[in-house]
Amino acid sequence: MDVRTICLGILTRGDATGYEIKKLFEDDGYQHFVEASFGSIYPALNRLTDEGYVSVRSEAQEKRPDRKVYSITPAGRSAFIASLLKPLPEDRHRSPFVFAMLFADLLPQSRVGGMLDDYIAQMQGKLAHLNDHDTACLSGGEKFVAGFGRAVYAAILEFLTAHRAEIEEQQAAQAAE
Amino acid sequence: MDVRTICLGILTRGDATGYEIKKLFEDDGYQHFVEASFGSIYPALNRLTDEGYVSVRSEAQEKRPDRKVYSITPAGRSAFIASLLKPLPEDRHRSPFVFAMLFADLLPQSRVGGMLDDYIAQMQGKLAHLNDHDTACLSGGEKFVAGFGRAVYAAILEFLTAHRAEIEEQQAAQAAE
DNA sequence: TCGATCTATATCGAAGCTATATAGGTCCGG
DNA sequence: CCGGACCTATATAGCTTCGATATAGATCGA
Repeated sequence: MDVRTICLGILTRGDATGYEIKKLFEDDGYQHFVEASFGSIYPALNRLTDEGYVSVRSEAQEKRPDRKVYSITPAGRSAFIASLLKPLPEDRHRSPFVFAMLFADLLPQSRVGGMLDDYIAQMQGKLAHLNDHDTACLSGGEKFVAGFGRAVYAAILEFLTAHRAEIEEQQAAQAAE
Repeated sequence: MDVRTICLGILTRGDATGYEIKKLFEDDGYQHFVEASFGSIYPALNRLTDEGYVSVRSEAQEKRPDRKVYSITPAGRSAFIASLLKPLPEDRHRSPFVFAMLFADLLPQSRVGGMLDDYIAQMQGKLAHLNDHDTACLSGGEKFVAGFGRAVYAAILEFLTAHRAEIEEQQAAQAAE
């Protein structure tokens, strides 16, 4: 699931500029579980153009760089669907927080507490953001994905509030040894 | 949280070769939520050696490449702890499955069902793997992380079994339009 | 006994991310 | 009403990381 494929998918829902594609990851239905940086989106769009999977039109703007609006072509749409018919790559969840918890015994107790606080706040923020969005206007797939996200964040919050004491106490005990 | 930091962390728990570090991600307590490839581990260990954060000893083996066993130095231990005291990078969860679900309406119903089946099987496998491991022999941090993993996988499985019908039906309805 | 899988290191090319450059616009607070 | 922060918008250089591949003998099951 490379950045080119992700861009193609987003363009099946409508034309967009590189900038708009990036924003979609942050703001709307595509958030969580997919992401890409400008440094990969712009080259991806150029290459998709060369390959004939998308077309571009430049909209001149006064005193600003031209908006380059990308549209998916029929070939691009076919290629995207074909890529969804192949076996999907596995999920990758990389969590510095979880890794750090493995080393709680090396850290001052206050730092472990701080990490937990920060992470919990982060998860609450993501959950709130998902709930903010109007579920009424979402497509079937988007509703499903939003529900998936809610389930994951809620489970994490529940686990952390139920079990944070264990690691904080354990950690205090180990540090005292 | 780059590969160098991850390697340092693992070496705080004991000496290891590059190969063994990689195995730890697959088999044991470090699994899920962290990972690195050989292509990044070996260069990381070389650079850590140059920087004085780890030391190496070569154990000659008959008719095999030498085992290069890495040990963390006091400087390495300090650097690792310092990196845990700085703000942690955010989690990154990239899920081709979740992305694909956003486009269920473009796919044949059988494919959507197949994706769900595959993903559910994958999550069950990860959950089973976590439960296989003897929780008795784990450190406090490892127990906490294993519990975290179980909570996440269980929530995903629960959500998918409860809601898969929605997206499969919705998808069938849209395809029929 | 033959192929598959495991131990073990290593590198190359491709992919992706971070930080930065550019450049004007908007919006809010002081 | 001015300044700073943030937004739109594209783009690239450099570093990091990944995936695939090379090497090579050991072990183990069919």
